[in-house]
Amino acid sequence: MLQIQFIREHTAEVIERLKKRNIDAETLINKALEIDDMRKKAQYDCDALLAESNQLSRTVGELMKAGNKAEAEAIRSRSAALKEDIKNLEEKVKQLEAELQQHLNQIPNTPYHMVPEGKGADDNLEIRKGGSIPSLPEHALPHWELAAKYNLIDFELGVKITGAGFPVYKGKMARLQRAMVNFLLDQNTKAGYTEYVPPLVVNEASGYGTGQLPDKEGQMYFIGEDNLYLIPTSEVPLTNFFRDEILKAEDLPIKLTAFTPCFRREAGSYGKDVRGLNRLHQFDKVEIVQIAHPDKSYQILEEMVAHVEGIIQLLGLPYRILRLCGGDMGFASAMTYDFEVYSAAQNKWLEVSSVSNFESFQANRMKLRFKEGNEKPRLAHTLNGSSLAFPRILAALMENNQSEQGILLPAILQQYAGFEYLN
RNA sequence: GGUGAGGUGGGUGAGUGGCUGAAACCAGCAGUUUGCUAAACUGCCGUACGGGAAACUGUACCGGGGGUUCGAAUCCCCCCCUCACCGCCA
Repeated sequence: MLQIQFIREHTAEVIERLKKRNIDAETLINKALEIDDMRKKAQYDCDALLAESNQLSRTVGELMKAGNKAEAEAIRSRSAALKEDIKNLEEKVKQLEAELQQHLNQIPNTPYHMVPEGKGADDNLEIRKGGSIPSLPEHALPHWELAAKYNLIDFELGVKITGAGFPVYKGKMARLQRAMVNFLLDQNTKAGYTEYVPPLVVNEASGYGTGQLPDKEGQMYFIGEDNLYLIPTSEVPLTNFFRDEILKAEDLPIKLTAFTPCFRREAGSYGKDVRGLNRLHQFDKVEIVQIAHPDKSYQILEEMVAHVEGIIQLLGLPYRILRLCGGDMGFASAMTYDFEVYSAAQNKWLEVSSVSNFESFQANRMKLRFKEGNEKPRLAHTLNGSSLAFPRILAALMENNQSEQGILLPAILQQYAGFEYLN
């Protein structure tokens, strides 16, 4: 959520930045300011009445103590008469505050100046490419056929016990994933991230803090009985560690990493996009999160991108890095880089990581602040990225590295897995 | 799930109707003293939303919501959470 105070002080800039999202920013922002003006007016009136009431009450106390009962009675009834007006005004203030909040919840984050203009995925800006796309033989198989051929993944079994989008990994594939967890967490720990094992379900306040709630309820599995949500990414618990906290400036940046399964309902997905491992309801992911000083967050974003890139290079996969355009960015992000790896048998790029700077958008929702010496608390910046999401990495590895003997693992994963080929 | 105790500022912890936005101590900040370190002393030190050029000032907040009262951290009701013991259980 954007800060109303910031909107008020930088109206033109906010509108200009929001235009990249191809929305009617002017109307949205002016409406917010309009509601806020009414809110301020109502609060001012309300405060004045409350001040008067407080003053009268104090007088009553003094008169009572002095034994001047008659006068105390008179003032008491005057004070009582104020009550109705106060109640009405308080209600009005509350209502306007709620209205403002609701309106602000609809305004997405302001894109950073480096974010390219554009409407959709075709307008994303390719920053760089790496690795080389293998030329596969004629009979090369897509990963779901390789999975069947080598008995690595049982999609039907998942359907039987749960439903579509919940694959069962078997044998060497299961062991490979265990190896991936260790490999990825080791990489992150080496880069200074502290490892955590967070809860896989979160409460409503956490869902709101990182921006999944309200409006995106439909994306998360919800346990109604206990009012809890299955996490769609460990970004949610990790970032919410710091909800309602005031950190010390010298403690920044805070760097965290975690491996967790992720749960997504993916309502509305269909067709070849969901084939095999391309899109699942449950998948594993290692995440990195940073809580940063506002002056450093963009430098940190680049560092995170370089870190993820290094990991993909270790895996030897052909990749490209895209800077998302305004029309393709998530609601809460100010700038996002997507990493895609090329899956050579499907002939398509698969998104395996998304690294974003949310600036103070999430921090404002969760009141995540920091303090520098005796200065007033300021909102921190939050960033996160996948390093990495497993299924599409596996899909690309399988397709790109297929051979007569089976699927050859990259050297680094051989060390962790203890075998050379998936076969 | 049952019973009991409790939730106060960064921390510990006083406070049972007006003199309390909140004692005291610790931590933190600024200064004095000091050869250095340490110690001592003095002052400052919650958050949010308003008004004001500023000095300053209004209001709200003692887990959350509602109520009683001229007046609530303090009394009443509901909810949430924590702790202890019991029960159940990987």
